[in-house]
Amino acid sequence: MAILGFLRDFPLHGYDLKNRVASLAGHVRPIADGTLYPTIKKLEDAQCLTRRTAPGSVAAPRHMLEITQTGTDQLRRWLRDPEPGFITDDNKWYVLLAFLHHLENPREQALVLARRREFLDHPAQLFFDEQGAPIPPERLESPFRKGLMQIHRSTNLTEIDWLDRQIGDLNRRAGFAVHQRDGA
Amino acid sequence: MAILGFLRDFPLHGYDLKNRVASLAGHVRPIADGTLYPTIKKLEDAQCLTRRTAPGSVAAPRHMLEITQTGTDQLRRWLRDPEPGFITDDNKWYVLLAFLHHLENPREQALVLARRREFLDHPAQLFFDEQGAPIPPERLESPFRKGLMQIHRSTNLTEIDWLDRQIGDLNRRAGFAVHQRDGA
DNA sequence: GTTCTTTACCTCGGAGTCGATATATCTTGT
DNA sequence: ACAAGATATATCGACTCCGAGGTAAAGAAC
Repeated sequence: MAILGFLRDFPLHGYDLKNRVASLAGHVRPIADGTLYPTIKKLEDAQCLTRRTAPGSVAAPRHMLEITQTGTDQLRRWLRDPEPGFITDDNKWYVLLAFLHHLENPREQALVLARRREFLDHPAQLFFDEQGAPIPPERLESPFRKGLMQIHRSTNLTEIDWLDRQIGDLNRRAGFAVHQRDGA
Repeated sequence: MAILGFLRDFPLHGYDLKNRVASLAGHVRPIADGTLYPTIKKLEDAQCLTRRTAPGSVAAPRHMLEITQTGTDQLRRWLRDPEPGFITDDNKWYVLLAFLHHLENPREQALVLARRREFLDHPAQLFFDEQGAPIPPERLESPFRKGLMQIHRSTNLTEIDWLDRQIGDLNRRAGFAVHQRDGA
């Protein structure tokens, strides 16, 4: 998703792509050559991107990669109907968010944000005692577990706040677009 | 790490372990049977845990798992000197934090928190233009990317705040312990 | 009485990722 | 002239993890 997402902005070669993906998801976990290049080939075989050899501006020749219509469609499908992990796994969610603007319909964007919003509403119960009963933060003996739950709660509220504002904006824009189309 | 960490609290059987790991890391990504049971076997082979068959309280018989001294040592090694990913990947970091109290020396605990603190100090530069120059949040056209960076910044500050307080506490405790040992 | 669901454990194949390794090009320093 | 280092692409074996499937036991539903 990150490869197609970046290429949708403008054409890039593999090495550049590697650095950009590493900066985005990768300040978390850099992407390995052995992952990147086979994935590019896979996307090429699936006609999601085309390759043009160009002289390297600094050194060895580059393969400039460009996204195709097929690739754009694939990207939009991934964004419009993301797998569960992209909603629940923070790392994956942030990658999705970085490319959500490529899904051009505000209503569709709002729907994706709403899925995340709904997930964040379930406050995660992280720790249980021997009997399987949940332990509230104030009963936790470990200060690290206490902090973990505090941070988790605080960051969730921050994101929920942003999500609500954003969903509101998008729905207003979608509603306005409908009014215009209706001639209202 | 999560398996040994939970067993260090009290003995558990596989199924229970599965649910606890799923609640902790897994509200993010539940753990599959095909991952859990081979891993338990691997830890058993490495003498990190022992197994006792007990009648199931509800249905099929359980294998009660108990951590050994070898397992405790292994857990502490992982906690004391975590691989880079455990510092930089939020998911992994939260798992580590959930078991850091098993590392009993406050000075060692503080050192681990300091590694995370240092990582959070580098503000991640996420997006770049065609020329490779970093794009500041206010220049981003996508509201999602803007929000992404805002949330990222805000949650980092929350965690840094907690880390600083915690590291201070731990160092005071470590210092106090030294004074006591010195008879001061 | 038979099926369904939940609990509980286990294995195998496939997909994905990494780390090591190899190759080639161009610039810079010595 | 030569080596070193950054740029740039690619492959291969090893490892991890998941998902699908299978086994089994107990209680609940019909």
